[in-house]
Amino acid sequence: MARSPANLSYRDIKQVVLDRIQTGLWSPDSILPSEADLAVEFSSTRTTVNRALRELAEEGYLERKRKAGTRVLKSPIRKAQFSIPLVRDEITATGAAYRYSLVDRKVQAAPSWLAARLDLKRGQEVLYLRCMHYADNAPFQLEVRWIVPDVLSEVLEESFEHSGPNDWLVSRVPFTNLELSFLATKANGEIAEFLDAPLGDPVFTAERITWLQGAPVTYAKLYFAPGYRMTTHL
Amino acid sequence: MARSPANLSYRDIKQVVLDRIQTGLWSPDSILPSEADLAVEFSSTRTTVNRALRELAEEGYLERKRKAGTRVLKSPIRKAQFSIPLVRDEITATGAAYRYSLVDRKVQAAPSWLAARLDLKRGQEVLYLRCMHYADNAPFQLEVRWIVPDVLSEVLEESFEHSGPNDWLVSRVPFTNLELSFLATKANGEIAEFLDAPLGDPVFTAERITWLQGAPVTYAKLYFAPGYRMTTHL
DNA sequence: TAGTGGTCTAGACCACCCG
DNA sequence: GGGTGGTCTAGACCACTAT
Repeated sequence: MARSPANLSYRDIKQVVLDRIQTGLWSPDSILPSEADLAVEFSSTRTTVNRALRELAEEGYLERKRKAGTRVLKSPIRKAQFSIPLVRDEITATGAAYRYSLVDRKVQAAPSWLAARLDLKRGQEVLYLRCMHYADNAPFQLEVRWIVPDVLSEVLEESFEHSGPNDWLVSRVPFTNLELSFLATKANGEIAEFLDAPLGDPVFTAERITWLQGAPVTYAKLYFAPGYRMTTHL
Repeated sequence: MARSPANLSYRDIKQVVLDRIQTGLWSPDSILPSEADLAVEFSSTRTTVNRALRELAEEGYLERKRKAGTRVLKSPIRKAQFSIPLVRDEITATGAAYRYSLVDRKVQAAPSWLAARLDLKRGQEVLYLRCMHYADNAPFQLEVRWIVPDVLSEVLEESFEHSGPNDWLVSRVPFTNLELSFLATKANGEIAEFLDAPLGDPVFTAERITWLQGAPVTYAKLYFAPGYRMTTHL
């Protein structure tokens, strides 16, 4: 049999369903026809309809329950996705030249606040690093990072003179768990100097903690130069 | 035939594959066996293996290309997902009592910066709102919002005395497009007063623009009380 | 051009849970 | 209890692209 041109893919079905939601034909809180019915309407199979509806549910448009059926959500629980790119990529993506510089590097006992935060043993040795990332030679980000060498003893042999710990880590550590926060902090003397920002000015800051199978790997604080915004479209 | 306990679901397969990645058995940049081979190994079908790998790819662990095969990504492009909850939900979720208060409400010609940003006609009338959200009577968020009544003429009849525009909007407008930014701003006099923050202190700020099928619907700026952080786990 | 993933079909059994 | 979604199977054709 010739493939009729009306043969709908799961993408097509997604689009049709989305249109019906967005034009209000299927209004918030209403129940969609069952997969079986839709399969008939679209001359498709339940498997294909299922994939379309499942993805729309993942994207936050629908809620699905056995027996109860598929319901249009009132407020799409749309999820903002931030890709957490490597600084280098973030900079070169804008066409600017990326430059890295190591500021500080030492092995020290974990400060007590860090030990508490990461659940480290008292006196646990950690690698402390400060680095600067520049975009076209303008300050872009100050990175302050502690690395726990427990799982990663090789890290102590890295100088990080010429490339940042981020690059090194991501290609080596398949982290299993991540906590990421965004906040606004006040530029203290050092931060202000490194970022070339007025003292006391607001600085957009990211805090990142990474674990590998339950064991803390690294804690990083990223201070962005004035004017930075983290943006997403969806 | 009895279901053998070794019968693997796509979830099981995901977990096994993830383990092999995280233990380094399949290291970054390496190529996985083909779906067909894996189906044999797991005594499953290609369809099921496909779903497992497809989801791992969506989650940022793998990259898949026809003919090239499935490759383990060096740096998991893990996506941070922020759910953009309604303020009310965010507050009540902590167990605190939510209180809303309308500060300002007027219809005005769109300020020129807003007109430019949203691509409005010159002199286009918009609804301007300022509201406060409190958690246990402590300032939580100052919301400054403009709504374009083009698509939503009913909005002009809403007083927003007792509930915020956010609630009203989400249950009415199936927005098609959203731009969300996070930044750090400096508390000016008004913001400082409303949020009970020291003048000049950093304020974590979200900016949100929403469109409905290409037409701008609303622009909002959300100023959070000092100490706020936006956190995600993955 | 051959191998790999992308997708669809047709059918089946099952788990859940609303009425 | 029965309807709905969740998932698996077995097989097929197709689209892309590395080599």
